[in-house]
Amino acid sequence: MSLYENIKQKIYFRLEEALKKAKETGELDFKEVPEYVLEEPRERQHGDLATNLAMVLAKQAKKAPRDIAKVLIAHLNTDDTWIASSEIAGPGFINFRLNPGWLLEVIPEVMKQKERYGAVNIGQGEKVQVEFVSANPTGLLHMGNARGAALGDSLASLLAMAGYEVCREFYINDAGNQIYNFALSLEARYLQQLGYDVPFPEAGYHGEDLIATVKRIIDRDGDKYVSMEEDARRDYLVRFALEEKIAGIKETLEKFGVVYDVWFSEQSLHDSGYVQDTIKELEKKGYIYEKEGALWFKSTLFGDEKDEVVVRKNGVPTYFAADIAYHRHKFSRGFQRVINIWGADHHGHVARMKGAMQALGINPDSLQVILMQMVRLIQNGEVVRMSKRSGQYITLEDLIDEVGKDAARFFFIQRDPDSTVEFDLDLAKSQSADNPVYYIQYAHARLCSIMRQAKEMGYELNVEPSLEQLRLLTSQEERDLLKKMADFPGEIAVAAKMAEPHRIARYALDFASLFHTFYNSHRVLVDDEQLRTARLSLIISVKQVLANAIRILGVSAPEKM
RNA sequence: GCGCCUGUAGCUCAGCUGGAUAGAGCAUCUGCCUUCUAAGCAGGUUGUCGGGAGUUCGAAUCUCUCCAGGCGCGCCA
Repeated sequence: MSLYENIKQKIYFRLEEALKKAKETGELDFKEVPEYVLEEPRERQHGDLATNLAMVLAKQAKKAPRDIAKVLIAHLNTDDTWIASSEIAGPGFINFRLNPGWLLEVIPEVMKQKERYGAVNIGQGEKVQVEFVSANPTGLLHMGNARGAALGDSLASLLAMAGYEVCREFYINDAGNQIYNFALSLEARYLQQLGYDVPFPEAGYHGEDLIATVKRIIDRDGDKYVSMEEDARRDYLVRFALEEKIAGIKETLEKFGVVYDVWFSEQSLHDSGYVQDTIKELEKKGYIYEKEGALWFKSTLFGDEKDEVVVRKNGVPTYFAADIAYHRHKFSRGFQRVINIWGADHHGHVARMKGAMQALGINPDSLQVILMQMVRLIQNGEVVRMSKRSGQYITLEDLIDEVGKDAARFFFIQRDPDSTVEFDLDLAKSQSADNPVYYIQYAHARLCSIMRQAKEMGYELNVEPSLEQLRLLTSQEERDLLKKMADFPGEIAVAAKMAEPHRIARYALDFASLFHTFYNSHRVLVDDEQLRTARLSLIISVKQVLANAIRILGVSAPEKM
């Protein structure tokens, strides 16, 4: 438990004690203690911690909140809590001012835990899988995938920091109709490149990248597939293209700072018979019926708007069937919690997938789907429709090249998944130097610079500050930094619990700002050895905490800028 | 038509398990480099929190309704 949580815990306990005593003496009458909070007030003048306990109790106790507060304070034992003073404020808040000493403990704590500082254990080693991006391997990664990549990767890092055992997974849609279309498109491009006048399939993939792929096939194998039988030809072309596409996707994601633990093939589920087996399992449990020659899953039993086809009239299982099998497979691998990051356009899929899990006897709540809203790409002031089929899109590769990995990742992580984001590439390019990520990185570089100079001046960086030295950190700027560092584990806990990595982006930004303020008002490398040691220990800690936050965002922490 | 998401400063967005005076970046204006990185700091300007009604001691936050935008409602994925 973090220092901060420790203190809060104790005060909570003492508040409960005070309530009990007040009830015993008959000063307060209530049946049940309602939900109340003990939190840091927004306004500094309202103290370090505040509780609304007296206000939420007003109804039951039939007393004015301020009077209740008075009684509570009278009975509150503040020994050993760091509480320096308690006062009643506003409509009935109880504000506590803490003895500043508690904050000093944060520095030794950070120095001890180093890159682990901030880690909490709300996950308790639970196995959780985060599946994200899972883009079709028929084309290149686009802006929506970029958002998913940034979000999913940061969420995974965040959960790892919160005590979960995390697995990052990419589901490869290497089966089904789209692959057939892909094959037809490849075939047409192949023949066209070799001078044959063949039409391009209407539903084909128009991307330029397909032509490049086909050219490489020709470089390697020439026209040997022209005379081949249709099926075999398509099979060769697809196999070559898929391998190349997936390798490319992997490479691009790695450039974006995302490394997966597992790449899971949809085709493998068909090959192993797992899809069929899953359908049979559902059938056995009575959730499948036949209508108009197709097999349907009774998803309406689970709140879906209508039932869904799992096996087509032609005998081919649908994508949905494979996806059910895939999710069943996930849970069979021992994940207690499975998180999917999907685009909002897949939202209709959520209810039936959860329903399918329930039908299979899996707790649907252990599957969590995070929907992220669309990325609207703006160019020349107009919305550009992105589509793989039309071949018109800005790729993740373009984004990394033109905007930069750090700026791009931060742009996405900063935002709540629920908000539709507008991405104006021209603006992003011209403003990439204004991206707030540099503000954070600059703080880190400055911290490193101070430490470099301290070293040059022959100062010890392995400081172990004494309490007397730490007590010299009395300025508002120093206290704000200490406070923010003490908050970090709590921020991790909340962000992980809510699966909201964008909170960490906000934290890093606020923290960097506090540091810049400090930097401009105090010098670290002063002549006074005592103060210098104290401040050095402070900035060593600040750098550590900042680096820990940045690491979760998947952004680099440069030593120089 | 039904379902989900969104509407907060000129722009891009935080804040939304209700809390005391609604925030940040960009833009704009004024100061600050003989001292550890000015990619920085300090300060000024900027709001019918889409409209309305309700619940509450208290609403940007919860409920209802209306308006506007996005997405979905395939034997596509």
